[in-house]
Amino acid sequence: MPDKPSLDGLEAKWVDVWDESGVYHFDRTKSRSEIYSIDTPPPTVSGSLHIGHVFSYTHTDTLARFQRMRGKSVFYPMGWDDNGLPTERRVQNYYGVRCDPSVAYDPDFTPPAKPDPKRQVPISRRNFIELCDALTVEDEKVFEDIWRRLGLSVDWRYSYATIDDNARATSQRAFLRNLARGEAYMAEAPTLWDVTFRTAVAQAELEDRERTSAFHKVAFHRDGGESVVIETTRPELLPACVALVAHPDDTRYQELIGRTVRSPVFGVEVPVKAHHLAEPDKGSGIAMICTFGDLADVTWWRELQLPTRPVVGWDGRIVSEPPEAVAAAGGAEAYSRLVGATVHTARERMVELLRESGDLLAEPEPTTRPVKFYEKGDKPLEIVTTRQWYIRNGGRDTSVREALLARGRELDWYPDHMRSRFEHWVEGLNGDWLISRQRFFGVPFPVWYPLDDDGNPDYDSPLLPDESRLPVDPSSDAPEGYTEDQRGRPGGFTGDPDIMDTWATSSLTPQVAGGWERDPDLFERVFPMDLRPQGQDIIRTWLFATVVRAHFEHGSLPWQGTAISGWILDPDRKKMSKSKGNVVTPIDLLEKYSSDAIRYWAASGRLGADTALDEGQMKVGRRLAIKILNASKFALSVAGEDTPADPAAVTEPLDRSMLATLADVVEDATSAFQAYDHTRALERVERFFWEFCDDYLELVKARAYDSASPAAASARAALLIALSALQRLFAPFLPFVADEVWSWWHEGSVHGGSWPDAEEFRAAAREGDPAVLASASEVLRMVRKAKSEAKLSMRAEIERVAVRGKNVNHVRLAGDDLAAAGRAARLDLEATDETELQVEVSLPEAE
RNA sequence: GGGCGGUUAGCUCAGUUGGUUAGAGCGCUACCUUGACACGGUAGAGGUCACAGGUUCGAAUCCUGUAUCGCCCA
Repeated sequence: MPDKPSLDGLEAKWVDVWDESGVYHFDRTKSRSEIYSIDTPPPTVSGSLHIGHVFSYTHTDTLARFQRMRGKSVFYPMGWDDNGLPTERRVQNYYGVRCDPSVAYDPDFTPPAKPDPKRQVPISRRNFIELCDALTVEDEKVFEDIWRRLGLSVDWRYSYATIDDNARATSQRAFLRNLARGEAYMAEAPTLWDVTFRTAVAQAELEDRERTSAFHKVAFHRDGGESVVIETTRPELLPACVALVAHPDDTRYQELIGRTVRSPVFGVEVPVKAHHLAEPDKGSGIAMICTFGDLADVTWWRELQLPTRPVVGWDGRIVSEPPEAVAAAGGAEAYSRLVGATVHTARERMVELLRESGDLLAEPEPTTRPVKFYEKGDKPLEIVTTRQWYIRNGGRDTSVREALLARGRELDWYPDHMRSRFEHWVEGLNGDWLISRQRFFGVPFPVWYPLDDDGNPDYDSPLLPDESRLPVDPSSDAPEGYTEDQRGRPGGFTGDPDIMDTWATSSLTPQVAGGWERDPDLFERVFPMDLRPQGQDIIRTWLFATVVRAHFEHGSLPWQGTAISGWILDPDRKKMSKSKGNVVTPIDLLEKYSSDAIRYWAASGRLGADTALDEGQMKVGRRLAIKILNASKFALSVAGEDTPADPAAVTEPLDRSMLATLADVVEDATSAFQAYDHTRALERVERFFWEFCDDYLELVKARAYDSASPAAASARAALLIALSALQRLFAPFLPFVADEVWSWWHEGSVHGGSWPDAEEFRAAAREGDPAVLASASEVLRMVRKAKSEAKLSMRAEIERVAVRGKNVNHVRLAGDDLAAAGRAARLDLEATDETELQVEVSLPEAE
C-alpha cells in the first residue's frame, strides 16, 4: 500500500497486468446458460474516435463487468468496421490516390510522397485495396490502444474486421444462402443513384435536405385544343417525359384523361393519365411524369405501366443518345444541345430552349423543397435504371414485414421506448434492401455470369461457388468449370463487379464474431447473443439489418436484448457530429481526468438519454476515484493484521446497522444492473460510499484505533467487510482504481472476483437496524452544523449534546461513538413523542 | 404534417406504484489544515417542478390541451 496513493500511472499499470493475467478471457468451455455474450458495435476506424464512442462503449463495459462478476463467462469481442466508402475516402485523401479499375496492377507502386488531393493518382483496384488494408491496420491499432486505456474488458483474442477473410466468407455464405432461399435477388430497376460516388444507395442511407429550386410553367400542346400547362422544378427532364398525370377527381382535367398531348420543343406525344397520387392543389394540378425525376415518378411509371426514356447517365450528365421517341419526333437536334451537360447546366439550356419556342409561360418562380441526398454525398440523388442485388426486408412483402415487426416485439429494448423507432422504420419501408454498391473496398458478390457467343453476360444463370471456396473474389478467381483465360471472352465468364453494402456485412456481426459455420462449437455457446449495445442513430440500419439476417438464416432473433445509448451533446446542447465540427477527441480528457473519471461521467448517462459533455462530471469522477484510494488506505491501515475480516466479530449495533444499510445498497445496485440501469446502480453505490466516509468512518474512527477492545475489533471487521463490498461495487465503473485498492489486500483481480451478494452482508449485519446509523449521522450533522455556524473547527471540544425524540434509543446505541466523533463531553438523551430528533449543542463559552 | 423523447436550483441531473417541508453534485458564499484525503473537509444560500385546465383528501408524478427543445420519418 503506497504512502500517498495517486491515480497517476494506474492505467498503464493495470492495462498490462490485465493483459498478462487474461482476466477478461472468455471461457469457451462454459455452457450457454453460464455465458453472457455481447455483439459489440464495430466502430468505423476510418473516422477519428470521439467522445461519443467512449460514452456508449463504457455503458457496455459496465454491463460486461457486472455479468462477469456475477459469474458469467463473458463473450465480449471487438470488431472494426473497415470496409466501405469511409475507408475509401480516407485512403484517397491520405495517400492522394483514386481507384481506377481500368489501370493495371503495379506491384512496385508507392504512394506519392506529398499527397495532392486535387491531383489524385489513378491506381488499379488491387493497389487501391492494398492501401486500404494497410491503412486500416494502422487505424485499428490506434483504436485498440484507446479502448484498452479506457479499460474496456474486451477479450482481444476474438477481434475481427469487417474486411477480413472470415467476415468476407461469412458475408458471402449468408448471401448465397439468401439467394438459394429466394431472399436475395437481382433486379433491373430504377435506383437511387449518387452521381459523385457513382453508386446505388439504399433507403436507409438517404436524407432529405432543403434546396432552393424554381417552378417552371411549361406548355404542352394538343391539336385543336388549348395547351396544357404543367409546373415543374426539373425542366431538363422534359425529353424523359412519358406522360402527364392528374387526380382522377380533378374536374379540370377530366376530358383530357385518356388523350395525348405533345411535349414542347421535342414534340413527343405523351398520354394523360389519372392517378390518386397527383396533387390537385399543387401547381396547376397536372404534372409531367419523367423517367425519373423522383420516387413518385417511379411509382407512376410502375403502376401506370409507362415506357422508359432515360436521359440522365451514371455520371449525372445527359446521355448522348436521345430516347427513341424524341428522335422519332424530330427532337434530336434540340436534344443535342443538352448532351453531356450536368443536370444543372442542362436545366439552364432547357430553359433557353423553352424560351425560344415560347413554351415557358412565366419567369421561373423560386421555391424551396426537400431533396433526397445520399447521407455522405453532396449532390442530389438521381434515379437511374440499373441492375442491382436486393435482400427482402418486408418493404414490399406484408408477411415478411409482419414477421420482422414480431421480432421487434420479441426483443428486449433498453430503454423500452426505442422499440417504436424500429417499428416506424419497418412500417415505412417502401422497397427491399438494395445491397450492391458500385465501389471497390468491400466484400465482393460471390457471383460470375457466363458470357454468350457475343460476349454478353447471361444474368439469369449466375455461376456460384461452393461454400467451401469462400471467400472468393470473382475479379481474380475463376468460377468452377472455367479457367482464368476465359475471363471476358465469348463463351467464357465475367465476375460480378460490385461489392456489398457495408451493412450487408455489419448485419452479420453475431455470425462473424460467433464463428457461424466456422466454429460451430463456439457459435452454439454464444448465439443468439445476450446483448446488442448500440447508438440510436443506427436502429434502422444496423439493428434492423441484423434482425433481418438472423430471421432468415436462423429463424430467431440475433440477440435477446438491445441497449441503446443516447447522443453526446456539446456544452451548447448540440449533437456532436463530424459535420458540425464540434467533435471532442477523448485522449486529452483521459489524460486530464484519468480513465476512471471519464468512465464515471459516461456511466452517469442513462441508456437512451442524450447527455451533455460535462467536464464537471469528470472532475467529480476524479474526486471519487481519489476518495476511494484514501478511504481504502485508511480502513486497511486501521484494520492492520485483522484481515481477513471475521463477520462474527461485528457485534456493535452501529457496525451492524452500517452493514444492514450496505446490504440494501447491494440489493438495489444488483437489481438495477439486472434491469440494465447502470446509472441507478452507480448512484446508489456512490451515495452510500460518501455517507460511509463522512459519517460512519468519522463515527468509528476513535473506537477502531482503540486496538484492545472487542468493540474495536467489531469496527475493524465491519470496515473491512464494507470496504470489500465497495471496491467490488465500484469495479464495473472505475476498474482501475478498484483493482488498485483491491490489490492492496488481495491476490488476483477484483474483476475476476464475485459481485457482492446482499445476503452475505445481511448475515454479517445480524438484524442490524439501518436506523441506528441514520440517527447517529443525523445528530452528527447537527453537531457539525453548530460548529460550522459558530465558525469553530470540527475538532473543537463541546460541553454537551442533548437529543430528544421518539427514536432516541437508536442514538443511544451509538452514543459513545457519537460523543467521540463530536468531541462532546456529555451526551444527554431524552425519549419524547417528537418524531423528529431535536438536537441541542452546548458550545464552549466564548473566550 | 406524423411519430418518439425531453422541459425540476445559475449549470448537469435524480425523483420508484400519486403521500409530510422536492433531492444530489458542480458552481457560488462562509468556515475548518481534525491522527485516509487541501487532488481535502464541514456548513449555508439557491426552486411558482415550462404553461393552462382537469381527476384526487392530496399531483413534479395521472389525464387533456398549449408552448418549447432535440431526434426520426414524410
